[in-house]
Amino acid sequence: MPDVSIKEVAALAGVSIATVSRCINQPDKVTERTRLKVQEAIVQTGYSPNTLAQSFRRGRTNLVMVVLPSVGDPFFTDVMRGIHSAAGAKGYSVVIEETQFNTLTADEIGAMLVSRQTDGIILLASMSPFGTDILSTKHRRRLPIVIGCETVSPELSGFPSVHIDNIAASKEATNYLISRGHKRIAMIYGQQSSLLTKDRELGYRAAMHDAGLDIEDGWVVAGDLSLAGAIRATRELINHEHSPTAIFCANDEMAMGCIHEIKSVGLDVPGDISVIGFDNTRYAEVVDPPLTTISQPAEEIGERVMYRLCREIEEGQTKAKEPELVPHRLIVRESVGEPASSVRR
Amino acid sequence: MPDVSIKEVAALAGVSIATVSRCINQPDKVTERTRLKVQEAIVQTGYSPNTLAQSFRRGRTNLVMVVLPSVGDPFFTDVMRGIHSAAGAKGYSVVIEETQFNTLTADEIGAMLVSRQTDGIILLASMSPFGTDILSTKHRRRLPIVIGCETVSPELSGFPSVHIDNIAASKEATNYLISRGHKRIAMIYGQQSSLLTKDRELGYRAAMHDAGLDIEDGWVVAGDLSLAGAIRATRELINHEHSPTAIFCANDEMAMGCIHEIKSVGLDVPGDISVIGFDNTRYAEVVDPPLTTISQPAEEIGERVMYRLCREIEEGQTKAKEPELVPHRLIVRESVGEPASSVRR
DNA sequence: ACGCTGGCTGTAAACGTTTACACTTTTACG
DNA sequence: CGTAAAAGTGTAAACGTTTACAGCCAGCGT
Repeated sequence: MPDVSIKEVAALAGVSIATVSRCINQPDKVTERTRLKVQEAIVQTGYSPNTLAQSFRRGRTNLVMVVLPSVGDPFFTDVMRGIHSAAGAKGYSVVIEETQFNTLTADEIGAMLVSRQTDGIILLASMSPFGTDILSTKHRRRLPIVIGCETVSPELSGFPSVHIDNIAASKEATNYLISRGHKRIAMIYGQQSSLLTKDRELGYRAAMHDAGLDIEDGWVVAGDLSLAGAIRATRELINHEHSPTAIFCANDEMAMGCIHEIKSVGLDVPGDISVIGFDNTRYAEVVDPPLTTISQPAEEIGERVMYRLCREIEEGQTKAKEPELVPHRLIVRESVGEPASSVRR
Repeated sequence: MPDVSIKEVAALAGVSIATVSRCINQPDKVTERTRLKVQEAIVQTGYSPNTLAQSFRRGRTNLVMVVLPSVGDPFFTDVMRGIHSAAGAKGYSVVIEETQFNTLTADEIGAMLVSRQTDGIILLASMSPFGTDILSTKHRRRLPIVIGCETVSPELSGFPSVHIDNIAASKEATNYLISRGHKRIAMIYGQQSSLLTKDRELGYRAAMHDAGLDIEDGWVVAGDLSLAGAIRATRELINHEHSPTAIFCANDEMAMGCIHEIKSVGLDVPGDISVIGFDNTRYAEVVDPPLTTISQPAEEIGERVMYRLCREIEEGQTKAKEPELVPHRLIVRESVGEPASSVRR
């Protein structure tokens, strides 16, 4: 019995297909007696509704798309876990698009939306060209979009978002380094295009400025949010003529690369150089030395972003556009110490 | 212009909807002149085909489901990257289901299949109950399923698969430890249910047996493939009355937890205890000490598994059922040394 | 007993495609 | 130039649901 449709069920139960449909979708509109009859016929035939037909008819796929920079990053993994669990609870499935490696263009995403392949989109990666593009395109339909983690760029400001206060958090991280006596503090940020890491850089610069500390040329370097990028960046910092005593990395992944590189040139963390990360991934406490970092409630962000998207999908464009802010927290472990140079000099 | 269907295009171009459809799907069946007219109308109207209707009509979603134990594991991340890239090339999207955390039952997967939500399934997690269930269920349709990484359980032996020779690889890892002089070698494997880790255990036992070495009670312990599980397992091993001089971990994630735990009780790796991992994830060379491990071509596995699934979907049940074996390789780094005890004793 | 209400149920249309088939036009060839 | 074949196009059915609408029947009030 390869393909059993609603018709077979109806025939077997001796009712019309409409009644079968109602038994499934609005059981209260149907007599107890017929309901049972139909129920019986359903198990008899092994029927299960053709989701394709349902989606088509209802105009909904129950599929949402998540766009993120890198599925490999353990932070996003945690966010995804939150998204998944919320999605499961609401009956959605999730498809993932990664921007970093396959070159997924704004057009492709737009096409996906416009062809109604998914009911909504979660952006965990800010893509500046994307924002404007979507809005200006003539395919302008109501696009349920929610932004997570990322700070919202001006062009996307119409969309709801869930994230921490990246500027404040970075300030806090930097201030912690300052409070431990560091004065020569460098930063490894992510991609140029990412507003998120832009904000983290902003926070760092603000903290340095407020403390009256200088940021030398070459102390702020891009690390790509990846291990390899961080290793490259760290090498530059170590070779800098005024090398820093502390490095603020825009995520834990890069902090891991950074620590590795520092150690591999024979220096000590935090003895020679202190390192602070961002995200508090599960590796943070397993690294040697355990990583001082900023913790984001990744899973919670994922859940809230997904629930927000559900509201957007189900209730239509909602009014409240202010970003939902979630709390961050400084986690002190052992990768930050007093600067050696303060003794040396 | 919120919703433009093929009808509007047809009207504007002054042709029938069938012609429009043909212009899109079989351009060669259509005059150059009409093709251009229609093309023009398409951009005029901003039309794009309704994927839902297409899926419905064609009975295909161009969606495949990947079932894996943990999205967080960097090894699976690499496999996923391979899957994604192959999927992209073949016009498929990917939805992920994680077994470890949300309790996705065999029934749910079966339901998903039977309701034609996806065109096929890639199993990166062996689920013994699942296999039988799918096969015995009355919803028995042709299920395009391909198994990756995992060794294939007897019930699933009808399905194609792509993986390394886990037994041989584990033997190799164990033999390497033996060749470095270790005699007291323990193993941390994954879940009970996983055949994959079962095979790795088998390889380990075989190597030990072949070398005439004993495996004491309590030397083979489950670590759940996670950091936390490995930490627990390592603690047990360290406290064992005859604690091992080397530990073979069934994946790198656990090796990281293992090394962390060893160091945190004040012992040295590899000075006091050697550790060998499995998978060669990107963290392996960044860990301190850099991890000796078995490398699997994760991305290649992902690609091949996906291409295999495409064949399964497009050509129907294919004949060749023999597993595709891909090569593994021992990567020697610094987490394995000579046993200290051989000196001490 | 009759009509009315209200609750169930059935009929049929609709969703946007694709595609078999029939029809028309063009092309090729004798 | 006429015919046959080929190529292009249109018509309409089909995919499996959901749902507006109409019809039916039981039970109720009069």
